[in-house]
Amino acid sequence: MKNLVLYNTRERKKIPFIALDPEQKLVKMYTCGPTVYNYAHIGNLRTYIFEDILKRTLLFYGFQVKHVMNITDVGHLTDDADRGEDKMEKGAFREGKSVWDIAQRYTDAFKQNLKDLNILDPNIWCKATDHIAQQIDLIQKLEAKGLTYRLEDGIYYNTAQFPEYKNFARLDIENIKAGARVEVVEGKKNPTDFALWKFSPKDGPKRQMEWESPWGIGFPGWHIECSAMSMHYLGEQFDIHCGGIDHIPVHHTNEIAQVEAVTNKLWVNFWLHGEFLVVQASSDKEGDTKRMGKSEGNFLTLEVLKSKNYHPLAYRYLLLNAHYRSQLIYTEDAMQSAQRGFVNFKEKIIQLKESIGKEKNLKAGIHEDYVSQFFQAIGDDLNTPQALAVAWKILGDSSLSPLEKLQTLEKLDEVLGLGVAQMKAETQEIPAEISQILEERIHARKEKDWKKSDLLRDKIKAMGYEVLDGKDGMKVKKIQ
RNA sequence: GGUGGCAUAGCCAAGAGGCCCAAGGCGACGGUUUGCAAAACCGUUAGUUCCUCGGUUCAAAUCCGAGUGCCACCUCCA
Repeated sequence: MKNLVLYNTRERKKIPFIALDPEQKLVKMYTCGPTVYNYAHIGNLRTYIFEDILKRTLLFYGFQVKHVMNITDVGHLTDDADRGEDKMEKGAFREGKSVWDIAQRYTDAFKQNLKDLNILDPNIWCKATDHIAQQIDLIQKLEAKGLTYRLEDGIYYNTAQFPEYKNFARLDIENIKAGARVEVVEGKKNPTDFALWKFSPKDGPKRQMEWESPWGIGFPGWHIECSAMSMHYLGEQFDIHCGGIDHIPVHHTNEIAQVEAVTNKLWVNFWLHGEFLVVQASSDKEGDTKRMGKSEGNFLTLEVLKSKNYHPLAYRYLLLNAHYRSQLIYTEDAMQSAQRGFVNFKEKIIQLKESIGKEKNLKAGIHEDYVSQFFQAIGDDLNTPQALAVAWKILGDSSLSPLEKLQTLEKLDEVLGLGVAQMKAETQEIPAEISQILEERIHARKEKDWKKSDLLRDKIKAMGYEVLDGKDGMKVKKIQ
């Protein structure tokens, strides 16, 4: 089988993937999950789809995957300088609900998104609030090593004590000092130091989420949960850790500092990061794009896409058409062309299924040559655009029987996740009025009254249905 | 200011030294079909060409240098 090569952020190059497990069977993978204080936007979802492709590829290669994803339901502050408001508490205030309700609501919404996008569920979901003990335990270990110090508002990690701190993100520590764009918390010893445990504020409203700790009542800092939970479920060393590209310089850097300073060994073998979805900032200026974000005012959710009649899997299809390490410019045009592409793909699959139903004794079997082409594409750092191209080539290859095509495509769909096996002609209710007009039209056509026939066709179209005249009569289809 | 990245057809987007006079999708155009359409099917669609200029090489979209434009991260956000 073709080697699986993945781009490892740790080394900044493509490296053949080898599982840590000596048996080469089990791959342990941790993916940073959402903070559930609002809906995920489609840019967030891009990362989860990339991770899903990665996981499905590993499965395709015959690995078993133990996949852990966290739900951050506590305690992130609104800026990186360990100041500002708590997003969860803020969201709760905004909606007049408890933080726990907010967390539940957006967790449910997130899981629905994953379902809509055919993203495989992780083996383990873990909530930050269910693992406070593990987080406190890890902070204590850091404390025992002399890596922490106390400030008025919390316990901080002294990054100067961990010389490898800058390595992962290739940070220029000197210039971070000079840059100082972040307002520094009073008393922090180094600009890169970060909070491990925050104390509940003495004044102001009581926090809804707070816990006892050896240092006082408060809540965990926002990097500690991933370190603590991933170790809890996957051990001190595991194979893969993923997230968005923005996690490299702060979040993942801090996670590494928290773990490797304690264990003194390499924590994660492969780090993979997904690039951003960016959106056109203004229609008249070419190349003027912005990341999608809550504060950019370009917040698009999957629900919005659905309300515009886009199929969630058409969004998946759009993403498959670009490599996960390139920025993808999201435009309405691109989304529409993805929708058409996906619908066309689906129609062709349905056609295949129909002809299989009609014809007997078709040649069966998975076409290994195409599968190997597919492996070559997907095994080269998840080249989904090329992998999709292979799928289209199969559809256009007249030397294959419909059954061979379908069986081969179903195999490839284990990775693509477009739902080939489930695709079927929508059995749609035709409204009675339309059936009536249809009857009229059949009559008109028998009498070769083309004028009337065309008129009725237009009428049906105006009602949102398309008339398809075929050899075996008339069909109508809802216009998508 | 620091760091990382991108520039390929009308649009989206692969390709990372010879398989490239450059994949695939969308669109457009032509044809078959049709009473006419639609749908379907077939075909065409980068015309020394891969932002510009220079270099390396027998050979460059692919490597190197310079320039131009753009994006992201370093600030809550994948």
